[in-house]
Amino acid sequence: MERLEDPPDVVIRRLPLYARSLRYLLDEEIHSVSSQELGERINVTAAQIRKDLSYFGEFGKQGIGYDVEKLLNHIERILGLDQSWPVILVGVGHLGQAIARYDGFHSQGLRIVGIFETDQHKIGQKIAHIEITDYALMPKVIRDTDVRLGIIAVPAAEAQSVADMLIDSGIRAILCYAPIILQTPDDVWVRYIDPVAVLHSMTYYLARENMP
Amino acid sequence: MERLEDPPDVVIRRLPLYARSLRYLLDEEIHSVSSQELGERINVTAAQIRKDLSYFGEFGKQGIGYDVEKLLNHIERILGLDQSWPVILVGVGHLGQAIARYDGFHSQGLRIVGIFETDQHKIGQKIAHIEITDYALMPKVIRDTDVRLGIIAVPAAEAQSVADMLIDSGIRAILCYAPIILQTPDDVWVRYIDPVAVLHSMTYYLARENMP
DNA sequence: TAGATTGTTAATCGATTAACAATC
DNA sequence: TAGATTGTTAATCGATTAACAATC
Repeated sequence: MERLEDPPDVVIRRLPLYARSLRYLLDEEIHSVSSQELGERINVTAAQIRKDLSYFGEFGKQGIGYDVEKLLNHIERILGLDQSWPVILVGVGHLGQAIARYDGFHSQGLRIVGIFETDQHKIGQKIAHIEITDYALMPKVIRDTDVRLGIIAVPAAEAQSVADMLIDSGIRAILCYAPIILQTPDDVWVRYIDPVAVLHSMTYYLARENMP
Repeated sequence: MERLEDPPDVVIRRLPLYARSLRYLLDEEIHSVSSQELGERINVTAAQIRKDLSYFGEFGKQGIGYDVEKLLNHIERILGLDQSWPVILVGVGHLGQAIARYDGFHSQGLRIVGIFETDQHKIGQKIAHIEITDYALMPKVIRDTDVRLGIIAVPAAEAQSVADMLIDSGIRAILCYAPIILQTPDDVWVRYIDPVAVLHSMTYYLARENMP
């Protein structure tokens, strides 16, 4: 067997989309799919799908395509989705509440195990069966429960210090909803959800439509 | 003057981050910045910033750097942010409500002018001073108000048909929060907010930490 | 068998970085 | 003036695509 190269991050970021599309195929009771067909569903070329998968092994059959369930299982294993991941959430504004209540996390192997806030009025209340806990207790909870994934849903002004404390307490990957670029050590993964930036990149094109 | 090349989309997607960082600099009353300093704040190389800006003109001074306010104005003009953009929102679940209530849109030139729902219990209620309107009236509102930006915050199962109707009614750019890849014509801009996929791409790395 | 589709290599395309003359 | 930093070109790096032998 060949020694496989380390897959680039772009490839890793596409795998969850492949997995999701395969789940939808299973729902539709489609059990076999070609790279061509899968690609059409997610707007990716067939060659790219085959190349991406080749970083991890050989999952298809020439002349046939891929067994949907088998390929899905492989990709989920690759992504670590054969286990469920505890996640903690910091910030319970409108957005934090929407995140805590979103079923899509729970159903996709992401278990919110702690919700933290500084606002004393909110501490003690429950959202989706999870009690809102004092932010000051966060480090202890992270250490005790060994969570490694954190979601930041606080205002931009507080996001950096929350990130510092998360990382200091043992968090290894952060999803940041605050509109700010965090400064973090190289060995911590950080990704952003930034709808305003995304909309602003589309206004660029809209401003140019019907124009000279 | 040289004829300038069309900037690639990666560049367009970085401009809003430059703009935001410049706004923070202004808040801090920093009025001049070098590509080096700006780059450090957003984790981008100085060369990349200068190259990106060069698609649009010359905005700096050798030996000095950039005037923060002037550069910000230029970038906002480039992105079309010298005007405010009407946006419509479809779907008023937890997420849709959080979106409607988020101040970050209003303060950044994105005015929600319509909120649509099929749930008859919600129609007529108000969120953040905007009345929730029957989804059936959406096409008329889009045509009458000439909105070109739409946000989809409905469940995955409904997202494609909502997109079809939005586009059919005149929407030219869509921000989709539903976990599904939309099939749309080439001349419509579509971007996704997909926290679950983003988290799933980080579990890949977490699953490999402290491993052989 | 004939037709289809994979896995992989090589070619292409595009984006990032390095380097430096120009100049504030 | 000397030092700093831009704008731009060329070199490098990396990702996507095309093509096809292998094979189901």
